[in-house]
Amino acid sequence: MAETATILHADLDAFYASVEQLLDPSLRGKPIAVGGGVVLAASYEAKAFGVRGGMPGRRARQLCPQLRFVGGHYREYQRLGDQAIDVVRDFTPLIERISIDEAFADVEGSVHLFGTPERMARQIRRRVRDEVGLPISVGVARTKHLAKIASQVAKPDGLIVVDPGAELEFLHDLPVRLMWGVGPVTQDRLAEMGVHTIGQLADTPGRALQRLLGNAVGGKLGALAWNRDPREVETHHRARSVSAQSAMGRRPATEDFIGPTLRHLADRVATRLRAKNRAGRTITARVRFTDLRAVTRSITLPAAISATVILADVAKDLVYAALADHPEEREISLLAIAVSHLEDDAVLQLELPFELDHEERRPGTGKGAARWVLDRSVDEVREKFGRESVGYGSVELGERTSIPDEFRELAERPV
DNA sequence: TCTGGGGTCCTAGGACCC
DNA sequence: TCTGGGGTCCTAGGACCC
Repeated sequence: MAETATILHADLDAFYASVEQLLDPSLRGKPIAVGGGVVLAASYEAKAFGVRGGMPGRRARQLCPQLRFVGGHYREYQRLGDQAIDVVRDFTPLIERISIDEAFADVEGSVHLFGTPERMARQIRRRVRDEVGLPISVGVARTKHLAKIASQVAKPDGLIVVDPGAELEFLHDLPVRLMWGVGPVTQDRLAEMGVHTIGQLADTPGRALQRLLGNAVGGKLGALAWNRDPREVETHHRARSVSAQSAMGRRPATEDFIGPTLRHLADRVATRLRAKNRAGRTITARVRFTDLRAVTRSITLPAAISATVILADVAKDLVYAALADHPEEREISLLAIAVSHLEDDAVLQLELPFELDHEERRPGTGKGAARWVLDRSVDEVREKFGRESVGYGSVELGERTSIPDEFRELAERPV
């Protein structure tokens, strides 16, 4: 057992809320929430009242009447998140960033430079506090999964090092919910078996877990419970899909609303694809009804696309197919478009061998190619004059999009 | 109690091929 | 004539992550 605890998981605490408290000192020590209709992040003072991320704003106000809703400094979130992760990067280039506010690091090769992983973790925490101004928790362990659990347990503003010899002891009494991959549903299923802690999980036969949870989840949990999960930090991986969605409260399922919304969503997705010379073969549209049930329709095309109008057209067909299967639904609450089966080199589109336009069937000469060329010129104009200079659906929608683009970009992962 | 947005992975059934 | 097995791809839904 030569393996040592050299994987770090660094996770900024209550990130958006902490940034707001950093920018406005009068908010420090007070219960605040970032968001509006839904809580995107809650300060620890708010969490003490039971306020949680993802919670409807109304519910949060009930739990904590003095709760203050703040936010809007999206650019600062990005900047400060980057700055904090860059501190970690000073200790190793082996960084796997999972989101704006957390990252794994493999510091095995840095020990001779900076000392023990624990020492590095302490320095990271101090420097992020001093140089960025934000609290960050760090877990150190032999594997990614363990390090992640350790950082969760360390919160808020803490550090936990799990020595390889103390892993089982550390995990034994922790709730299964702390494990990556165990959400509310799996937690309930395990509870029905009388399994509440990771220790109890480790005592459960792997076969029973797989029967109850399926091969993937059951096998994974078994592997983790016995400490056999992988430790590789992946420094770069490519996106497997690109998507955009728009929640709309309650809207009639009519063309005057669906058409512009889909063009707007297709524009966002296709622009991101083209920016990285990528295109996708599988188009998925999602429609959510007012009772929050959602249906999806997808199609896999013979060739990859990244042209905005084609994507919008395909998505529209899919949305209407979904609506046709649910004629009783007169209103919708969300539309989404996703593109997957991504391929490189969208230039191939110029020789697009198929056509979605019924009037054009000859290879490579149809509107598909023409539209792609048009899109590229739109992209260029936007690069020079800003995104608002040329619009698809957003103009028609009259800027009714509730979430600012700056916020959307925080959630986007590199294509 | 009715809630955003961007993602990943898994499962199950059916079509199709050999 | 209605019978086996295996592999791959597609589609729809779902759980989960931040």
